Amino acid sequence: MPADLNLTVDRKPLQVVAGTTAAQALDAAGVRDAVVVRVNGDAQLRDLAYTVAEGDRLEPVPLGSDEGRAVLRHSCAHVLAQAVQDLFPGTALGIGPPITDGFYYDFAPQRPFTPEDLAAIEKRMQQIIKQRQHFARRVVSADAARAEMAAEPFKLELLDLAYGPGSGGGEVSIQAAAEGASMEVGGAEITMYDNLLLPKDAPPQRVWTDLCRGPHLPTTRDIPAFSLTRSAAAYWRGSEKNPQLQRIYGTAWESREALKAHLAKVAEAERRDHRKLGAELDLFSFPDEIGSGLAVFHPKGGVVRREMEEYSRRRHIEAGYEFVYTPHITKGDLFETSGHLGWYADGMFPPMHVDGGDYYLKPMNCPFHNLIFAARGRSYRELPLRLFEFGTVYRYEKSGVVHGLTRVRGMTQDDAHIYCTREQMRDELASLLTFVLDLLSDYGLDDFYLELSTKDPDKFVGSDQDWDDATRTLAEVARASGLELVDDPGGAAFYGPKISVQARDALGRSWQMSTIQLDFNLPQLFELEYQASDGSRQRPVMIHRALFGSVERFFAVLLEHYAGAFPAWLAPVQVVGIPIAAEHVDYLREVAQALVAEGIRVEVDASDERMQKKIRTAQQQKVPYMLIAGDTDVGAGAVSFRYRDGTQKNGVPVADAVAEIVEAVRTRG
RNA sequence: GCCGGCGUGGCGCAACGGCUAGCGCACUCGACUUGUAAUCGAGCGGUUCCGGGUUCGAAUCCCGGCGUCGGCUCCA
Repeated sequence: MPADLNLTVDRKPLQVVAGTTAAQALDAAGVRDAVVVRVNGDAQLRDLAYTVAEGDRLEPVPLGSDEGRAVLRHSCAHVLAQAVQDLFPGTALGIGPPITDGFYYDFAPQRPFTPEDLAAIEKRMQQIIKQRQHFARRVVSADAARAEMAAEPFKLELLDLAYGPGSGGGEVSIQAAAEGASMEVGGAEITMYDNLLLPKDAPPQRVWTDLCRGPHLPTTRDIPAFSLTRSAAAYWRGSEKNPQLQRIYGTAWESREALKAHLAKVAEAERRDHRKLGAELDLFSFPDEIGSGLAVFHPKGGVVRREMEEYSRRRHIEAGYEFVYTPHITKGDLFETSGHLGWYADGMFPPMHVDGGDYYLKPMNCPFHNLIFAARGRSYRELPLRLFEFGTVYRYEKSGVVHGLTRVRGMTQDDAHIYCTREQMRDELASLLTFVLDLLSDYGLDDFYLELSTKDPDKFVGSDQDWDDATRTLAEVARASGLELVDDPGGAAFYGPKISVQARDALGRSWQMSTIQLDFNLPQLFELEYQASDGSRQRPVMIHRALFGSVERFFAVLLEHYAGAFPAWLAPVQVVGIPIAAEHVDYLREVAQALVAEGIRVEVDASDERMQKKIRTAQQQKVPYMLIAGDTDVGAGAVSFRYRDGTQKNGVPVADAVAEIVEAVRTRG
C-alpha cells in the first residue's frame, strides 16, 4: 500500500495517499470547480491528472478565471484540430494557442476552408465533446516525438527549433523562435497529449494525439460552450517569407451565457462599426474614384470634424501653442536630412520629378517644424516653443491594411513639436500629460492606461545618459498621473522613449490614442540650437506629441464610442423642429431662429411626411433634441421635447427650452 | 504585399447559364394634415465594377485588373 502524503490544497493542509491525482486531492478538499491546478506556485499549470508528491501545494484554477479560460480555449483548439483531421485526412497541423476571447489552430489543407466546412467542423467538434474524450499527458523522448509526428512537417520543425535537429535533448525554450507555439513545445520534457475514449468494459482507446506542452481540461466534455468564428490565411510562424496556412478562429467560454454575452458584444461592435455609421449618418465616404484609403467628409461629418478641431484649437491656444502651416510636398532633401528616406521610403508615396529634382508628399510634419525653429536664431527666453499644426500627411499604406478611417493613406495629425531645454523637460512633460488626459476626457473618453516604451538596446541613437534621464522623467510623470502603467520594453523608436495613452471605449475596447515622444535625434540632424543665458549655444530637447493621433482615426473612435449618438456639442444637427401639422411650421421656424441666434444647429422638418415619420427619421439620425409643436404648444408659447433616449417633456416655454439646449450644448466630457 | 470571400439603381438585398434583372429604403409627383419610431398611390432611377474569354445565350462559368471585407505581415 502507498504511504500517506502531506500536501496543501487551496492553502488547507491535507493528508492523502501516495499516487493520488490532483483531481482526487481537490475532491477530498471539497474543491469542485477547478479544471487545472498550479503546483507549488509554478508558472506552468498542471492537469488534474497530475500525481501529487509529498509537500505539494496545490492551487485550484477554476474554468472562469483568465488562466482557466486559456486552458479551456487551448483544449478547444485540440478538439478543432481533431475534427479537421477527421473530416480532412492528411491535413497537416500548425499551432493552436489560446488568444484573447478565443483560440485558433493553423492547418495546411488541400484547399482553403469554406463556410460550409466550418459548419461541418463545428458539428464534428460537438460530437467529440459529447464523447467525453480524456486528455492524457505522456512524456516522450525527442526521437519518439519525431517518430510519432513523422507526418507533421510543422511539428517536426517546432521540435527542431526547441530541441535541436536530430538531438535527443538540449532543451531550449522556443518561445522566441515561434511566437504562440509555447503551448506546443518548450519545457524540460517533451510531452504528447492523447485523446482517449474510456469505455466501461473495454480497454482505453486512443483516438487522437498532438504534440503539446499542456495543460488541458480533464475531458472534452468540460468544454461548456464554443463557436467557430472565421477562417483566414496566416503565415507560418508569423513571417511573410513562410508559406501561408489556413487558420480557423473560434471562441470558447465557461458557460453558454458567457458565450452568448461575448457574441452579443461582437454583434454590438459590428452595429457601431464607424464605416457603417459613416454611411448611415451621411458623415463621410471613400469614393473609388479617389482611391483606396482616401476619405471625403460630407457636410454632417464636416460639422463634427470642425467642432472637434475647433475645440482642440481653442484649448491649444490657451495652453500656449503657436499655430503654423506647412506645405504638403517638399523636395526630397528634407527627408534625406531627417533620415526618413533612408528608413521609411517604402511607406512614402513615390516622388514626383519636377525641375530636375524629386518632390515627395510629406509622411510627417516634424522636419517642417524644425525648419521653422531654425529659421532664425533662438533664445532660451522663447522656450518652451510649442508649434502646432493640423498637418495633413500621406503614407503609402500597403493595399491590404487600409481600414475605414482608422488606417488611411491620407490623414490629418493634430501634430505639435515642443522645443525646450533639458531643465524644462520634466515640467513640460508633466503639464503635457495632464493637458492630454484633460482634453481627451472632454471628448468623452475617460478610461485610460499608459504605456511606457523604452530603449531597444540594439537600435538607438543618443547617449545612455540622455536615454536614462528621459526614460526616468517619463516614468515619473506617468506614475504621478496615478494611471495604470504598462511597460513596453524595447518598444521605443530609435530616437527616443515615449508614453502612449490608451483609452478604453464604451465597449471596453482599448485604442491607442495620444503619444508623447522624446527625440534626441532630429535636433541633432537639423543642428537645432538656441542661445542660453550664459551665451553658449545649446541643443534643445524635442517632444513630438499628437492627442488624436489623426483626426480621422479619432473621429472613428468617437463615432464607435458613441455609436453615432454624439454628445450635443458634436452632433451635426443638434435640434430638429417637428410640427404636428403644416400650420405649425412657421411657429417652429421662429423657435429655430432663437436657437440659431445662440449658435445652435437646428433644422425644421417641413416635409409632407407625418409627424411620426419625422420623429423616426430624427431618431435614426440620432439627433439629440426634437422640439415638437402643435396647437397646444403654440397657444401656450411653448414647445414639447422629445429627447434622443425617447423620454419627453411637454409644454416647455420657448425661452426655457432655448436655455436648456444652450446649456446642454456647452457641456463637454 | 500575401491568402480567401464579396462586387447588381444613392443604400440594403433578390434573381437553376434562358421571359422586360425584381424587392425594400431613399428620391420626385399627387392625395392625406396628423400629439412622440414607418399614411396611401403613381413615378424616376441599373451598359449587373472594368477589360477579355467560353456559350446559340452570361449578373451567373473562366482569366486579368480595380475596389471592398476578414485575417496574416506591416503601422516611422
